[in-house]
Amino acid sequence: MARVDVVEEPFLLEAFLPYQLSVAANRISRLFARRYSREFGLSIAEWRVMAVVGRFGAITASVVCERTEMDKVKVSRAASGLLAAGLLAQAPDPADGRARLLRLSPRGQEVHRAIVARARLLAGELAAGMDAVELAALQGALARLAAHAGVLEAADGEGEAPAPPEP
Amino acid sequence: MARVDVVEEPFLLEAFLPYQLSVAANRISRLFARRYSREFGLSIAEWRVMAVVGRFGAITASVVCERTEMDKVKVSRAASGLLAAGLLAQAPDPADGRARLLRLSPRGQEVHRAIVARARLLAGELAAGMDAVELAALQGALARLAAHAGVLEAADGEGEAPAPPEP
DNA sequence: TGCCATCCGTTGCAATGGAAACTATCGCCC
DNA sequence: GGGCGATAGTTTCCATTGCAACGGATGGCA
Repeated sequence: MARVDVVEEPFLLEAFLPYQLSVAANRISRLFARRYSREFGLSIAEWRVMAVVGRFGAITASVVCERTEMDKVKVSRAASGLLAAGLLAQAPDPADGRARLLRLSPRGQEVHRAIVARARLLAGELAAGMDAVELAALQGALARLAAHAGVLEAADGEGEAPAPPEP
Repeated sequence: MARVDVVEEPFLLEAFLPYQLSVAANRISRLFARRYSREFGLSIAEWRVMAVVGRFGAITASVVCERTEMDKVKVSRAASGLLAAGLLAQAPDPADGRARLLRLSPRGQEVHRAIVARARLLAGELAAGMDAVELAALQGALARLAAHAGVLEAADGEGEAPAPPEP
């Protein structure tokens, strides 16, 4: 009789989801970074801060962190760049002396409008050749993946510090 | 009569495809990097090199670049790390004096098997809660996005040097 | 009230990543 | 067959990134 094939099939890197995701995200990110840097002189981090400040009005850096999924250091640096460029203004937070409220300056508002328009255009370009259903499915899948990865990551990190000794 | 709403709806960062993609990819990449670093002491770049060398046998660094979508500097560093760790071996390429052929060392082969098994497990974990159809749709969409972004990027870069003057 | 754990945001530092320069080799065309 | 542009891979340099430590401020609780 023929030998049953115990031969495992080769591992295809290009069919491995984390790899595919990384390649797609990197390419799009690069494309995106190039355009925004060329047209507005903004980095992606700065761009994201503009987007959430434009949407939520006066908010603190820590809220920006939550809404952009960025680290506080990154937000801090992006904000100081935008302040220097005159696109943001900051004011002390009456409710908390440690915090500062960020908002768009008048020029920032103009730039924000342009930025959003450009983003919509880019999103359209990317989605070209995808119908609405497919796009929604993709976005849903990405959201679930991100959430799932978040859970796995948290579960992973948990066991790392094996019960710190009582002080 | 009621004012027609010219009010454009706010820009939702969390519904913007490049952002979603970036968040999902970053989380998964971090998760992945942590596990491989902990279990095998490998970076993602090293991991990718192991994967393609394991699959294709003796290949040159430049081919590894193509198959991993990584820059040659990154491949060079990953390869030297793996050589130092004794997971790869290199031999001069008889067909080209500049190139070196990379292949797995005996220990590299063992590690490769473990790595692949682990990757399959992780892929399964990530895909949990997604049926085969959905997964295939996601992968297809990612592939098309990556390809599309590649085209846009190339088209973008093109116009940058506006026809260099003849020398 | 006075103290302490906690939190906001910035800064310093080490690791990472990519662009460009460099060395060695190739292959082609004259 | 000799020279020259192109290619393989490494090294060098600088920008970006993230972690950890910090100074300033808060709020709850004794």
